Amino acid sequence: MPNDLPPRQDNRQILIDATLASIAQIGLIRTSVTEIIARAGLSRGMIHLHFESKESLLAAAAEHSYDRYYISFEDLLNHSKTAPQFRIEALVLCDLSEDGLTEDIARTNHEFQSATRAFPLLAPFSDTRDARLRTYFERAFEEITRELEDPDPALAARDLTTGLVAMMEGLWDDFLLHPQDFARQKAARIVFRMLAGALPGHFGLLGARHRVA
Amino acid sequence: MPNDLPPRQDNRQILIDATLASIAQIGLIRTSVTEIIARAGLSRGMIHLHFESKESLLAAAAEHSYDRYYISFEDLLNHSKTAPQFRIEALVLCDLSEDGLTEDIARTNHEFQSATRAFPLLAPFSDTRDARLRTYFERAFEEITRELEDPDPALAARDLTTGLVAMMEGLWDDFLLHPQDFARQKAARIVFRMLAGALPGHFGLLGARHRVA
Amino acid sequence: MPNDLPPRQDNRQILIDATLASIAQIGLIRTSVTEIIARAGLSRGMIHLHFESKESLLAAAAEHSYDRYYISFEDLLNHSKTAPQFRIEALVLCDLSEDGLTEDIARTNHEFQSATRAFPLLAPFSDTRDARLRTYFERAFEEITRELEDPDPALAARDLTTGLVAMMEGLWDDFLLHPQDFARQKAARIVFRMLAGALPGHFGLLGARHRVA
Amino acid sequence: MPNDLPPRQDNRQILIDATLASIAQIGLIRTSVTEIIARAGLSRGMIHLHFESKESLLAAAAEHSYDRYYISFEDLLNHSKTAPQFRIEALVLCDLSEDGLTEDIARTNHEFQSATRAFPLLAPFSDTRDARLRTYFERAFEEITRELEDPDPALAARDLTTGLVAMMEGLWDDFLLHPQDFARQKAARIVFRMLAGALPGHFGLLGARHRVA
DNA sequence: GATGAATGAGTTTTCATTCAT
DNA sequence: GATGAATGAAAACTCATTCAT
Repeated sequence: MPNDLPPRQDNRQILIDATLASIAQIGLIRTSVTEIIARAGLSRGMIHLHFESKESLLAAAAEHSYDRYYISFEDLLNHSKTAPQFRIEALVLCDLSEDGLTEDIARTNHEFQSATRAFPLLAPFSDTRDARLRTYFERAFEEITRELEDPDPALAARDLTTGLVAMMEGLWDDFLLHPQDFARQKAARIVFRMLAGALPGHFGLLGARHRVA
Repeated sequence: MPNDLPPRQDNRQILIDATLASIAQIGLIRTSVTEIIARAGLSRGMIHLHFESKESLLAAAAEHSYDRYYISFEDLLNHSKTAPQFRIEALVLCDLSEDGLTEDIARTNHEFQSATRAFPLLAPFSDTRDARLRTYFERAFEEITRELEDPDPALAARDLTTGLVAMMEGLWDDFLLHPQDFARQKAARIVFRMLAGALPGHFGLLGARHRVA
Repeated sequence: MPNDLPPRQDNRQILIDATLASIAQIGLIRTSVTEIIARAGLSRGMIHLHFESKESLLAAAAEHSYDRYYISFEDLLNHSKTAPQFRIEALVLCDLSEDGLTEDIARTNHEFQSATRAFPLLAPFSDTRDARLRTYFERAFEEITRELEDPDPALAARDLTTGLVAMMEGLWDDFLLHPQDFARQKAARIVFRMLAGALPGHFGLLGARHRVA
Repeated sequence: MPNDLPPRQDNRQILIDATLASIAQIGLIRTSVTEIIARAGLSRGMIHLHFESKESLLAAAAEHSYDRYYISFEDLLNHSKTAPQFRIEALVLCDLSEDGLTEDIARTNHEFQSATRAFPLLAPFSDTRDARLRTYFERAFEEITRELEDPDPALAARDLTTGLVAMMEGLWDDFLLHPQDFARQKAARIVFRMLAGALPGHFGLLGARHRVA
């Protein structure tokens, strides 16, 4: 029994993808229902069939966007049981790589963040990126600060995390303002320069250092 | 003969202020002409009397917002002919102080940045903060790197600037996400920790170091 | 199974009719979107659902107006394979008849003509009436001028056409200025008087002459 | 005692001229108060200082427009005490000359005519051109029809006048639709062809005939 | 589940007119 | 007489949402 029609539930995803594409390309302000259905090639009523409202579609899109972003290095983190400085290095490089940092992802991320005021439903997702990154980094940093016998290893780890996440965030903003001029290698070098200053035993100017046993 | 009427020319500024307040409080998406005139207590036609269009008013508001922001440390920079590390320190502290970093300023700044796609007239102001900060920092850093006889002082200064500006930008984003939790002192400490790592002769964990002659 | 709902697709036509009625009665200048939907008994958004803009609705109305006008004598011309002077006579009489020349049609026509400056989309329809009338008349006249062995039958036919069309146009203007005083029979008599002077073998004071074989 | 200020009453005329220019160039619909004062180089309040309202300014402009038009051949008619066919000939030629029929005059005339519905104050001027032309022509025609011992010279004169005025009006419309293609000589030829048919003793194909005593 | 015509509140903008100076 | 900032009603248009099919 052949089925020529597309699987019904897929339309939900098509709408989400169209929404993300529109936000990335023309901005959230200009992303109207009309714009979304035009991109999705679906009917007008579709949105309110699969979602309670446009805002709820936006929330679903935000959720999908963050999920999509994390899938890339979820694997990376689960599988690398290596030394903390290498996990940090991997994460930084991934977050600045051509897969991790695309104009679409950065733009969408930024748009969702400023739309939180206007669309309360988006709030739960507004600092997701932040929160997860923090957790990953903080654990790794604490391993290092404990090892270094820092007087307050938890505090030191938190500060290092805040600084690193802030810098990553700022580099993304920089990338958005000047996508053409942005050099991924240079960005990574700048991050490592900072880490090398703070944790010279674990980071050098070009990345994580191999610790001698 | 007293004059009870409000000074007419000021209405332009009242509109700009109302616009900035609205953007800061309810976001640019919800900032309609109706909202602006309600806040300003002025008539509908006023906007198109003083500005070509709503977008043009937004542009004027963006310009005013950036100007207002810079006035605070323009003075600071003009008067401090001290050592570069102190100028950097002053700027960092100012940018994180209660005057330099308010929720209104940070929010407005962020909103204008993401609205550039939808409102082309805003483009000229989108990276103004960035550009001016960069210039100030870069000059100071280069004084230091030259003094340190860095093999490529200009490159080093540029990298340090990019890193510092990115971190400041990221800290602002952090502040916006959690205004309640944000600790200005802690933020400054984190910045100085990074600078101390990169330029240990000029910065300590708590700020700029006095150089011994 | 009765259907009490109005046929939906017809709303497009209802809007066009309401537009034409409004133009005829209160003039194009006063024909606002609000006026049109009030006459049509439809909702505001309707206009931009069926037409790109108000101007585009005006263009559709202009097109419909001209089409409607021509339908009346399209038949007449297709079926009358008679002598050219009778075809001319029929057209003139039709154009001045109570069906061909109504206050609505004449008024609408006139309004559309002067609105061409303000609404470029109307341009394609501004001289349609003219052009079609010319073609019909010119062919008939040329049959006559050839038969009369005029030295330049094409030129003579063109001049006669220009004169006749101008006079018909002028009589319509006259009708619009003084609809009460306008006498259709008198108008026809005046036209035939002119034709009788120019082509005495084919026209008399009261219309086309039967040519003796 | 020198006076550097322009004579006050002139501003009234400047406004009228600016209004006529605007109507001719961009059409009455687009002729706003803002447009008029921009062209006049005068202040906004000026209009309501010299005129009761915009509509009243339009009426004054209409009046001036017709007056201006008639001044050209008022002289012509007062001074030519020649035979009626020459007076008619002169009037026709004048009405189609480069001075009598300009794009500005024809356009303005046409605009005022269709604006009568929207602006009642314009009504008194809407058929002025018509009425004056009729009077001039009718007198001349009646001299001819009396001389020809027409059974009803007044009726014949009236019909000839209606036909001629209609044709002139239609030719103006033609001119407006295709200003580039319009040939004044050809237009005159067409008129005379009609007159020659109706009054062969007084008009030839190229104009009025000299009557032999 | 799917469609898209229909709705009307809401948007930005234009406009003739007013009036304090 | 002259100015032009100010007004607010009304203009054209956009939009998320509804609902009969």
